[in-house]
Amino acid sequence: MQGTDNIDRAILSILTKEARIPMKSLAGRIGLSRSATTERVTRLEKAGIIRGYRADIGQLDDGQIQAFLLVTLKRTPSIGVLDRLAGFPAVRRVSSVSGQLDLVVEVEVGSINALNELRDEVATLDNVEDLTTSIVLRRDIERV
Amino acid sequence: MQGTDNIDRAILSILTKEARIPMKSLAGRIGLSRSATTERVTRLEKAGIIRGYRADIGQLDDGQIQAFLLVTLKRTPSIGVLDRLAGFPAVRRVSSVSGQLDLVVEVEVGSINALNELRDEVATLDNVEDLTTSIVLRRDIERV
DNA sequence: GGCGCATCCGGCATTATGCCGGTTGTGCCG
DNA sequence: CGGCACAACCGGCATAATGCCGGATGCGCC
Repeated sequence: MQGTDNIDRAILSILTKEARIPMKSLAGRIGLSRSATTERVTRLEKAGIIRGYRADIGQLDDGQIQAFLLVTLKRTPSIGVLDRLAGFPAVRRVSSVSGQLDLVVEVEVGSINALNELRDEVATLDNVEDLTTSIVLRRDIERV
Repeated sequence: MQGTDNIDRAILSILTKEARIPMKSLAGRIGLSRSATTERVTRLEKAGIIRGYRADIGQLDDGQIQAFLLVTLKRTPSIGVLDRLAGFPAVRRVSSVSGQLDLVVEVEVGSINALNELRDEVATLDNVEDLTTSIVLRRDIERV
C-alpha cells in the first residue's frame, strides 16, 4: 500500500463534488474497474482521508437562523475539540484555520438557548482569546 | 407542497452527517416509506435546499498544501460568482458570510500557479475591497 | 358530493453493491 | 534464477438499493 496517488486525487476531487455518485460511475470516470475503485475509496475512508460524506445545505428554513461563532484561539485546536463541537446538533460546520475557529450553527428562532449553550462550551476551551457571536438572518446569506 | 417541516429537518440532519446513506435506511430512521423519503429528498434537491453532496476530506497528501484566500467584499457575492470560483479544480470549499469570502484551496506544492490564477480571478470581482492570501502547510492544519 | 392536489404506500424491473476467486506485476530472498 | 508474499487489478454472482410506476388516503374548496 502506498500514499495518495493521482488516481486517489481524482477520486477525491469527484467525491468532493458528487459524494453520492455510484461507485460504478466513479470507476468509469477514473478508468478503473468498479471493484478496484471501491477498494480505493474504502482505503481512503479507513485511512481517515475521507472523513465522511455531507449534504451541502444551501438555504435554510425561514423558521431558523444561522449563527456564526468566530473565535480566536491561542493555538490550533485539537481534532478532539473540533469533533466535540461538531457533535452538537445545532452545529452545521466547524472549520479551523491557523488559530482561528469558525463555527456555523443552525438554531431555531426562539431557541437561542442552543446557541448560548454552544457558546458556553466554546468558552471553556482553555486557549480561547476572543469570542464573537454574530447572528445573521437567513436572507443575508446567499451561500454557506 | 409546503416548506420545510420537521421530517425534512430530520432528513437534512441525517444527510448532513451521512450523505451516502441508502434511501431505505434513511426512510427507516425517519419513519417513512422509501418512496416517500426519496420524494422528499428529491424535492429538497430541486428546491435548492440540498445543494449537493460532498466528501469531507480530512488529511491532505504530503505533496500538497492548503491555501486560504480571505477576501473582504463590499457586498455579499452572488451565487454565480461563488459557483464560478467553486468550479476551479483546486478549490476545495467556498464560503461566504455576510460580506466576507473564504476560499479553501488545495494546491500542489510547486505549482503555486494554480493559486495565483485563482487569486487573479478573485481580484476581478468588482466588489473586492481587500485580498489576503495566506498559505498554510498541511502540518498546521488539524482539520478543515 | 366531487374535484384537484399533496403525500403516502407497495411492487416490479433495473441497477448497484458486497463478496468472493482469480490474474498480474513487483520486490525480496534463499 | 525460482518461488514467495503482496498490492492492485479484474469479472461474476447473489443480494440490496433504486427508478418508476399505479393506487390509496387525507384535505381544502367550489
